[in-house]
Amino acid sequence: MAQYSISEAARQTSLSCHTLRYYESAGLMPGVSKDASGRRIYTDFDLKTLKFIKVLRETGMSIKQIAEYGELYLKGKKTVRQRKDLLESHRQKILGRIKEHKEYLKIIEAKIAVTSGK
Amino acid sequence: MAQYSISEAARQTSLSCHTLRYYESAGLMPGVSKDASGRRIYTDFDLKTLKFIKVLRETGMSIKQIAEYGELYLKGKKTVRQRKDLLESHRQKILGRIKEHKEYLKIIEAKIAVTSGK
DNA sequence: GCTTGACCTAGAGTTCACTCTAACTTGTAT
DNA sequence: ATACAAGTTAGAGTGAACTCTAGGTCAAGC
Repeated sequence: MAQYSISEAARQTSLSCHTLRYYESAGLMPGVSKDASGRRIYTDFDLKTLKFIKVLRETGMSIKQIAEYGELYLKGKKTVRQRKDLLESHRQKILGRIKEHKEYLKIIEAKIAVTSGK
Repeated sequence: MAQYSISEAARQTSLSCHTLRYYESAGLMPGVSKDASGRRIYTDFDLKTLKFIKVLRETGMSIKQIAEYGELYLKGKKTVRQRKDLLESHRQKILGRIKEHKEYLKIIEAKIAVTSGK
């Protein structure tokens, strides 16, 4: 199983080293291991997790909520239902936001039309 | 032409009085007039403007950019082109964001599917 | 004439999500 | 041995967009 330094993980996720440490301190990445001299070691699984965290962030989930999701994950199988519900409700939010944005688009397009016409 | 107090304007736009004053101080609403004793008077046009500002905000345009748009507006007809371009580029951003969000949705839906299966 | 409520300004405080700094340690190259 | 690059921590700083506070004004009702 491949291992990556923090800067390599940063490169592969397009996050900064600062942000990776911040995410860890905020409880988003509870399971990152360290080598003998205290340096972080990222696994392929960690990178996948980070990429998923990025998706959640870019769709507007807060750090706090992602941390809650992480905690549920650590509690194991018995939280599967809760995690699924959490993702499902986030999915609904995204769907709602897409719908909203399509409506806003129409308003902006109408304004563009009026503006051109002037 | 109807006139509205700040609290009435707040009610109609679902913004707070604080936010209305803040928007004004940030240069988003350069033309709000005041009565003899210094109180703000909002016109129907002002309310329309505020509602459009809300659309821009909720689609992620920054306060700074909206202020720029407002300044262009104050400069009159000669800035029509610039304003149209600004809105058009914002439109492109929204379209991009909708597209992105649809991709993220797929990733989240895949995760939901895996989570259920466990 | 005095209280009440809605308004005013200037400026301080809050929250979020980073982002950076300072001071220190460690492993590798010369 | 020594310099250097890359890592570590704790904690401070940043920028955006509000949100609130303090202290004051003003018109209307009792």
